[in-house]
Amino acid sequence: MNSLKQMDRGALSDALDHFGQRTTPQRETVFGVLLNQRDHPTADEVYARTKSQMPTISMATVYNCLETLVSCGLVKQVNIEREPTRYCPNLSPHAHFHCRETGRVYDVPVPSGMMQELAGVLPGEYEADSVELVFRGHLSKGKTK
Amino acid sequence: MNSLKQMDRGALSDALDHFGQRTTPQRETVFGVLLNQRDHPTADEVYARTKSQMPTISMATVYNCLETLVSCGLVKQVNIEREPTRYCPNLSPHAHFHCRETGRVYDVPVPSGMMQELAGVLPGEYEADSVELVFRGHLSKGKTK
DNA sequence: ATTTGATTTAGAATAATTCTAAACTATGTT
DNA sequence: AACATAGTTTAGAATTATTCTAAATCAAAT
Ligand SMILES: [Mn+2]
Ligand SMILES: [Mn+2]
Ligand SMILES: [Zn+2]
Ligand SMILES: [Zn+2]
Repeated sequence: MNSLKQMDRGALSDALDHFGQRTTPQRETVFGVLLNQRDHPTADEVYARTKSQMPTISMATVYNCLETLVSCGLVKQVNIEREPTRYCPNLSPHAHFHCRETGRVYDVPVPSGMMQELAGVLPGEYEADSVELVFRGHLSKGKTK
Repeated sequence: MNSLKQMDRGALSDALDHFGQRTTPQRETVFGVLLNQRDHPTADEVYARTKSQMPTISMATVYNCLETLVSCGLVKQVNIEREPTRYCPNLSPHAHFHCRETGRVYDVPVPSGMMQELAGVLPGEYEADSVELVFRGHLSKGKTK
């Protein structure tokens, strides 16, 4: 399975439209790859996955599409230390957990009350429009989910 | 003013000793640069500042010293988006605020209770040994501190 | 059909960081 | 003191994720 669900296809063209950008097969395929396997892939990984569905796509296009999706607000970049940028289509407020052992990155839902509280630690003159929360450690048990 | 205070010199050699590393003039100078101007400089900036006190130091040595200080736990790396790594000698629990307008990075103290609460959002199987919190936005007023 | 501008593409360029290998320095031993 | 050893510094090369460039392709509008 790989093609975009109707809902996601709609969200994609709405967002692209809104920023005066075209809906293209490359953008649809890259977006589908991100929605389909939500493991915070790097550009390289997105390239490999997209190429398996669309063998002619280039790395440059993957970077272009990812940048477009980010600038339209459909995808977030996740930077952890100096590692290659990862991409996350989860738009709900969440933190990331980076496992030192496997290198994998997991979404951790954050109650919106907590986000409020976080904003509260900022002195008055600081006006934040984004908050980024990253945990690092390891997962206990064989729980790899 | 630039030389290390006795307290800091002690902390430095203790930490280096503890990890079987030598106290060298380069390491002292780089550490002093970080303690002296706590604006989260990049390696380039640390290089420039250190060079003004020790004109023969090389970029490679600055990177080596910074890495040594980090591995001894005296300094933290601060990564924001894809920008060059910054270095922070503030060991108390704090968040960072990145001003989109000036590019500057500020320390924001975080009450330890808040850190507890943050750890609380993690499901049981996630064991975090570090938490990183970064705000992005802008500073109101001419308050450039 | 033609024009226009956006998009895709291959490959070159960039830039922060890491690596390499040689010179230098400090420390411990005879 | 001379020597051996291991750690450190250094210049420059290498690496690598990402961005840039310029040409080819595509799609909408006239
Ligand atoms: Mn990792
Ligand atoms: Mn910036
Ligand atoms: Zn995520
Ligand atoms: Zn800091």
